[in-house]
Amino acid sequence: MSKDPIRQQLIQARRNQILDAAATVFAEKGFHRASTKEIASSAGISEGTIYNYFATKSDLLLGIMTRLAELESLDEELMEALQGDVQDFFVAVFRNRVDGIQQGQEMLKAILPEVMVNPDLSRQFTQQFVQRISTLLEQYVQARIKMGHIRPVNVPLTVRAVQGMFIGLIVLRILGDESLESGWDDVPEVLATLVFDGLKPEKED
Amino acid sequence: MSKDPIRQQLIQARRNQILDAAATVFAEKGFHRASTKEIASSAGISEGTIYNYFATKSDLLLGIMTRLAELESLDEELMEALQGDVQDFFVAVFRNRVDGIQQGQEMLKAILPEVMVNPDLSRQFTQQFVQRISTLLEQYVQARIKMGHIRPVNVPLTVRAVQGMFIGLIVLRILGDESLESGWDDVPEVLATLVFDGLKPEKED
Amino acid sequence: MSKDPIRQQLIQARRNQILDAAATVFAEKGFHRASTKEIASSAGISEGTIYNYFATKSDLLLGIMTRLAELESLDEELMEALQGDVQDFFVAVFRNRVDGIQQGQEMLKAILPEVMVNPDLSRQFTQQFVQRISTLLEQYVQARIKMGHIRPVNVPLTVRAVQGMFIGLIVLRILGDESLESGWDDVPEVLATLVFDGLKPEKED
Amino acid sequence: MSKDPIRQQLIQARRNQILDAAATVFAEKGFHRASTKEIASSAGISEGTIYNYFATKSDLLLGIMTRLAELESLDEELMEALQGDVQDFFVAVFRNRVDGIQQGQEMLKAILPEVMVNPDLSRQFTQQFVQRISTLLEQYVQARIKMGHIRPVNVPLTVRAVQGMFIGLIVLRILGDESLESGWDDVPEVLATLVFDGLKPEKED
DNA sequence: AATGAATGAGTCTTCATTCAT
DNA sequence: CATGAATGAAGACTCATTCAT
Repeated sequence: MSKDPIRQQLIQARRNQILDAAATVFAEKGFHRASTKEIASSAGISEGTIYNYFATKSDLLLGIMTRLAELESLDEELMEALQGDVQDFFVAVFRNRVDGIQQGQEMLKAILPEVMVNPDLSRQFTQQFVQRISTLLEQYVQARIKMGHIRPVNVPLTVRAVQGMFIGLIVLRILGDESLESGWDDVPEVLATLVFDGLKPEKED
Repeated sequence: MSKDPIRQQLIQARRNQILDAAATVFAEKGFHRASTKEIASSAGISEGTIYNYFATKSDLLLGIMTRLAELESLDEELMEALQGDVQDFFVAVFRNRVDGIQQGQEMLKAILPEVMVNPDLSRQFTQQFVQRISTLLEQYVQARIKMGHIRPVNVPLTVRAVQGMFIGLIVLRILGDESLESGWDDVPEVLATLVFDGLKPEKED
Repeated sequence: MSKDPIRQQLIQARRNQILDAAATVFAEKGFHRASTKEIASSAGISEGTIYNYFATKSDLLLGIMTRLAELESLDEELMEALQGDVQDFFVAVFRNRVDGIQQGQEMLKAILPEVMVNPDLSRQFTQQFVQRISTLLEQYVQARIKMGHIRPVNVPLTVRAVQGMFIGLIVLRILGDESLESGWDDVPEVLATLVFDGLKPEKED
Repeated sequence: MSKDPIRQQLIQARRNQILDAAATVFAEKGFHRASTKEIASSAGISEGTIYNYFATKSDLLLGIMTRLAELESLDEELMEALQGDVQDFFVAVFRNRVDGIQQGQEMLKAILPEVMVNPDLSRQFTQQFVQRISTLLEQYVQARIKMGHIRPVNVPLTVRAVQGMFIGLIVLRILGDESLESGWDDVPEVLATLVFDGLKPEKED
């Protein structure tokens, strides 16, 4: 009755312990093939305990997603890059994303397939991940176009293309693409150059 | 006695009827939440009949994938574009892909989530869809670099980035992105310009 | 309309063809694990045809049993032995049974397990196989006791014991007993001696 | 925390409760016609609970067999009879078997038909029931022959004949033979006399 | 008479969820 | 709070049987 703060911490710890186990098992077998029994034993607890912390198996996915969103510290690191050179900004964005993905890939593998199929998760995922970033990027691109640092382009579609590139690369990694596996560290620069310079050869004379 | 050819046709028709229904239901509810009973009733047949044409529920996914691959006529239309201007080629590729996706999106929504989670399907999907195109593109880009029509770049990663862009855009559409929904027709040009010209402003003086 | 006799023969031939296939498949997999589809293909006909000759799958078992009973020619050969020496009679009985079993073992394997579990078949089997012989034997033993050729014994139980010995030996063979497999030809004499002379050593002085 | 031993007992009790129900239903309808649903309701539990204690329906048969084997206390009681008079030994063996059968008949009815058809069970059954006893009997008969208490005979076949007699009598009882039903109590003596003395009349002069 | 596609009831088995201890 | 036994609804798949051709 009196230990509110400590209790809260314990609860959080237990929730995280469960979510870690769930993410691992989901990533390994997919949402549906993962049984609560396996999640429980992977977390070293009993099945019943899961239901003391989460109302339903689906809530585990929600929990994973929420934690993933909190883990996303896009803003802090990037806000400063907003001011500098455009190409540097893109490298920074891409590197930030690529690193984040590195971390969160297992979780993404755990949730993405189910997100694509479950409207509730769909909406939440879009809001927490896609829109937050697309808004930021759209504003950035818009501003830089005005400043003449970026060519005039269809801003929403261009931003979607860039975001899509990430999501697609994650999917390709999940599918086991070997070129990506081996060259993952070079991805940020390659993408930044591709997006900023394009494939067109330098016109010099 | 006279039915071999006719029978074959009937069998194909029935198979397609079943796969159509399966694709619809899978797209709607995902692979696991789709019950064979629902697929059957959506196809207007009985559950048992499904199993006269497919050994397992998973084979329905495989069948959908195979049919999708056959539907892919990438080659014919594009082979001619291989010769022309680079930017035109990209527009052609993108338009071809975007159109194909338009058609196959429902099927992709049906299979992609499960593909990401099932190693067998993963392999097959990669072979039938990803690798066929990546090989083609890598060769093209390589050749054009030699000809000076494309800047020297990390070919495999660049090609993955372009492919990833498509897959990612499909995923975003599946997630219900509205900018993509409304602007879908402009996607090919936007992508082609992005990839070929980059975001860098024209340097003119 | 006019070909009654020929038609009858064709029907009999087809029925036998089906029963042969059924007996084979039943013996191999047991009644329940044998599917009508497999029986049909093993007979080289279609599933539907089976049902032109037999109303139900169970009727195949009945058909096999009936045919087996007809095949039993116990009487003819043995009737003559009825008159001779007792020990010779037993050898004759046993040899007759052992030979019959040799032939019919596959069919017995096909039907016995199901017979034990299905009351209808049980009754029919008992009547056709067990009782016909037990009656014969009981009369014989009874008569010979009166003649002083056989010790006074509990006739019904003794006859059951002898019959049981056969059934049990078949079961043991079906279970794969190797001693029986290899020594099968000696069984008639061993049994006759056992039953007639017993294990008690000859009292001689 | 204190429940390991108690829990083990509860588990055993539940397992036995399930096996009892399964044996009853198997004996009544045979293995295949018995549904897990019926077994469950006959045990007064839910279908799912069965699978908390047995992995598959077949394991129920195995469980029944194992329990039956444990129930077999052949050895203890008989070991003493090994020393005494031969005819007494046979009476003891037969009585022991007949009593055991009385108890286990329902279980035998449950498993025997399926055992005859399933190679895995076949092997296990042979090892647990047939071979253990045949080995014992062969050694006994062999020894007694040397001592002159038993006539020289083909030991393996003779032993099989005796064992077969039992199995066959069980089968006949399962088939509903009435002479056996009513005279069951006399069976041991009749068998012992038959096997030891034979049918041959005493030669006296 | 023969076919074999269609049927759909029935089966075993899984698993998220509950609740008494 | 933790446990894990019990639940029972739901699902994929099988197969004897029917019937239009």
